[in-house]
Amino acid sequence: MLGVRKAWVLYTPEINEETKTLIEQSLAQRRMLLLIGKCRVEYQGRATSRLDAGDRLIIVKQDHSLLVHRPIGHEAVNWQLSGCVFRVSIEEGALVVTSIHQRPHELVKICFDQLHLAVILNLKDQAEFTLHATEEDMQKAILLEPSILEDGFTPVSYEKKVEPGFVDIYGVDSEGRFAVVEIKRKAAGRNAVLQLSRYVKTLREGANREVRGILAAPEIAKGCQRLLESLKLSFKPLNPQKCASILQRTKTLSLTDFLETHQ
Amino acid sequence: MLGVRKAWVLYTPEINEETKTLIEQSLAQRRMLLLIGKCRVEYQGRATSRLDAGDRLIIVKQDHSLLVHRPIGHEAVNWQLSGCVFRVSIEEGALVVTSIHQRPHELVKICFDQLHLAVILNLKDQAEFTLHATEEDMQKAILLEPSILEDGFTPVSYEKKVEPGFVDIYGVDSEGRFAVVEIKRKAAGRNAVLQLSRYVKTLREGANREVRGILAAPEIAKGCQRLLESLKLSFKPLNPQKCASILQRTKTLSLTDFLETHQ
DNA sequence: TGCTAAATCTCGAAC
DNA sequence: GTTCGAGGTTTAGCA
Repeated sequence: MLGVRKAWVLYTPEINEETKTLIEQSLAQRRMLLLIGKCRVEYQGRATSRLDAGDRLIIVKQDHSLLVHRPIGHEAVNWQLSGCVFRVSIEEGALVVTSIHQRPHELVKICFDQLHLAVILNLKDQAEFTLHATEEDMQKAILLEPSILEDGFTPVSYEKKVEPGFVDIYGVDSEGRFAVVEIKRKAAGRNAVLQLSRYVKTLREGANREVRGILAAPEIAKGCQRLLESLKLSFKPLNPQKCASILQRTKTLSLTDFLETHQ
Repeated sequence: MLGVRKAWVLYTPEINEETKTLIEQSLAQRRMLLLIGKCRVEYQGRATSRLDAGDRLIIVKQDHSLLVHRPIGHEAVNWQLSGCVFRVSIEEGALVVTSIHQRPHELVKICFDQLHLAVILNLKDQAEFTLHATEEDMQKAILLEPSILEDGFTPVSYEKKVEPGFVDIYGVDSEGRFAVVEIKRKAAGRNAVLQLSRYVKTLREGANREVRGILAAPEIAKGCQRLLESLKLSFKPLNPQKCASILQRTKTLSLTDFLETHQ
């Protein structure tokens, strides 16, 4: 019944059977649905929350995820993950939208005392999203160009299982010593140092020979410099943006450029 | 110039000076602004991202935070924290909304090739939000009713500084032994066990006497039971929802009830 | 202001 | 399915 338009708008819709049916239809047809109005919100699931009456924006997406947004604050005050089942009803003059999610079992109940606006959207979006300068980019950059970590460093493997987890990069330094590399895209704190230390300890005991630990991060938290030194670990300043630019350069290099750089 | 209505709607607005001016005014007046249309999005800041053309919902809130939502996926694909400065312009027939944030310095640029809908909202929401069954609720419940942890347990202090952090609760058990309690609201993993172990170690060395470690959580991860036992730590199953109900009960108790319960 | 830990964290990958 | 760690994490609480 709804045509090919991108958006249908109901301005100050009454809370009645007609409005209820339209909302039910837009949910059944997997449209994106915006409801703006004065409402109360309850949540029960992993935790429990309550929010008294106020004006909010409610978003139901095509994957049946739910967002409740207040006029301020960048995060949603209540939400529901993809795959909800919705029930719409009218109770004591209020339009009630209930969303139920399984695994984890959670319920969000929204009671609208007033509806200011209802919008039904038919959006198309197939584009791909790309993100750069992540910790994974830093890891790739070191593997592609190990000299940014240390002259003479040669990666041997990465994501290697070492109790109590996985080391980011594992290799050999210019003097033939084993070296474990822990990468952080932000300032490395106490936990990063302790984690690296645990890896070094495990590998030392396993290999029964010297193993270096190298922490690669933009900076190291002030109090942790001493801890790092006392544990005989190294620190190498490394910026995620610089790593991203190395990947970009490598990606855009022609074959000739590549051969020149690596001859 | 905009009156007291809750919502103004521009249906398929043209990309021209008039639309640009209206958007600029709604930003200047700190309205909540929704823009729905076909757009491209770029982000530069702590990382870098790119998203090609597609239909999206853009939200600018009254605190000048920004959200870019795709038709599916519960999380925003791009966002900007509260306190942005916006610039609106028309470039090569596209409406360009640029948001700039300081500290961290970040930029989100949205280029609309088409606008399906623009909504300007004047929302009022003063209600308070309450959340229950958090880790803090669990801590409070144990302090109020220590027997849920262990018969005869007596809390001495909480949030006590013990390297390398703060212990959740610190007390004495029925046999007079010191006990450190580590609380987790979800299944406790290896890290929780290791952290508790570090606290116990520090306190043992400091006090030079026996110190027990008690891990209170809904459950313990499978592989960690052995680790817990080898470190001679205890585990007490404890549910956040149950703790919340204890707090609720305590809160709603009359003075008479309280005296009866604690006589 | 800076740091630390929790979160209805979410998400993805690996086992 | 479970577990584990990254994230433009964000946010709240303190030193």
